[in-house]
Amino acid sequence: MLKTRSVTAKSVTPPRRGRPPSLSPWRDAAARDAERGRKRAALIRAAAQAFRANGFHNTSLDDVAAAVGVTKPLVYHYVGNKQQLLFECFCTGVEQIRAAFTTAEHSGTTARARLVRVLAGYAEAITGDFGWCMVRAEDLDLDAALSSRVKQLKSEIDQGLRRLLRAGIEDGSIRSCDPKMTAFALAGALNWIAHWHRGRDALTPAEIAARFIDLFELGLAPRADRAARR
Amino acid sequence: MLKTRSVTAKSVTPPRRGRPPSLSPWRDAAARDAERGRKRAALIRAAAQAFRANGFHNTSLDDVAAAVGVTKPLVYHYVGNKQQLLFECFCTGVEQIRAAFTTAEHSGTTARARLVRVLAGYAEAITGDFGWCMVRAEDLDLDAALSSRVKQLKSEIDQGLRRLLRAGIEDGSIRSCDPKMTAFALAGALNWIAHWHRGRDALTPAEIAARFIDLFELGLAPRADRAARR
DNA sequence: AATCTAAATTACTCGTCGGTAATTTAATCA
DNA sequence: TGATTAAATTACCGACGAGTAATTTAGATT
Repeated sequence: MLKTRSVTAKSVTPPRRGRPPSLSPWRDAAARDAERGRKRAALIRAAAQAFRANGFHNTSLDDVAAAVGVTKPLVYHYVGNKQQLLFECFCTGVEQIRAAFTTAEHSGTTARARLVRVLAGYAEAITGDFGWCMVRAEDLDLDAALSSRVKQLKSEIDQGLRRLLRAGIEDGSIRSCDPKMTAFALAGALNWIAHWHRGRDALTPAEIAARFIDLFELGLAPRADRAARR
Repeated sequence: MLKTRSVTAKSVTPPRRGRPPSLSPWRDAAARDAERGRKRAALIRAAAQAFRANGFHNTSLDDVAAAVGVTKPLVYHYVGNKQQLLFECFCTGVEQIRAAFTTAEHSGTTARARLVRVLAGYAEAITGDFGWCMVRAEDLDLDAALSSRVKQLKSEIDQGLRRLLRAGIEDGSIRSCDPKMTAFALAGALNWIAHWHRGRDALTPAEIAARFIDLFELGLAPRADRAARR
């Protein structure tokens, strides 16, 4: 176990052997900080993987620590407690989705085109390491403070979707619909990916996103039907 | 607590006071069995509500027992253990969805119309007491035997959706699409309702279903666009 | 009335796991 | 080199909760 530990720690921390011993104390401190950040990130990622594999409550902090070859108290040294750990996983996932929003919003086409881009990025994020935590992080498992922050972050994403839908209705690229329910349906379909997608699936995230987008854009009804109905 | 218990127990068990003491021993035995079934069902429903309110792992069996005004060992008397309890909740929910399938399948219209009916029933089931358990019952929280039964039941529902989709493509009522991914998207959107729907929402389950179905049938793209694209 | 069975309770065990205090090892700095 | 701080460990506590054994209450059977 001890051996495993040191090995894993090294793999996380490349030795950077050939460098001058201390170029400047400042740069050294910065490097140490970065190192710390990297270890922390590795811990959070390992937690996310364990949570997805076994569920939050079936994963002990000993498990998480062991996954990176370390002991439990160190987890507390890098992250406050188990709730915090889950919260960090959640945030990391959310960050990816927010990134999808910001990149998509600056691609100045129609609102529907922007929405499609967001959905693709969303799907990509969900299939990543933090997708499961993002979807399943329950207010129920967090105390009041963290729970409300989670709710707020979720709400921001929801509002982002609704805003795009409204914009699309405005600019004519999206058919008139109830933005709230539509956003729920979109988010639900995408979030659900976290439940069934496992590592090596037949389709890549991009392919999955493409099928979903096809459904959401064109619907199930064939053309003829659609014309006849409205 | 004791007082609460007997009161609640009575409310579950109407006294049926004015009946002849023992019409036939057989009928009596049957009545007792029915009684037992009713109590068991009440326990399972209470568990489902508690699980939805606080999550499976944050709900102790003492909580569940207290919710019906009873003590923990009685839970073991009616249901094997905690896993079994979750499993029963799951099954009760699944049963509602299967019912939606069977009633819809015998309404001999187009496959798309049948699918729409299934989706409506599905939504109704999800918003019910057992919706949350059905969606969140994790293989992770169940041992091998129950886990595989859960997977099988889920798979049956999935296959049912795919079959309807294929039938619709066949009879021309549904546009050509990937049945697997489409079924995942539909199920995901519907399952997700369990995450945000809380008791008194603005919309009734039927209304929610209607909006979802509208989206799934017609898609987001306006007519003009659609014609231009294909 | 006596007996037998089911329903329900009290009081307990025992494992697990989140969290912490005390200590050691390694790195940084003056 | 000696002192200071961060990184990491060992060894522990306390609580909670699933599950059980032993016991009591009540209902049905004869």
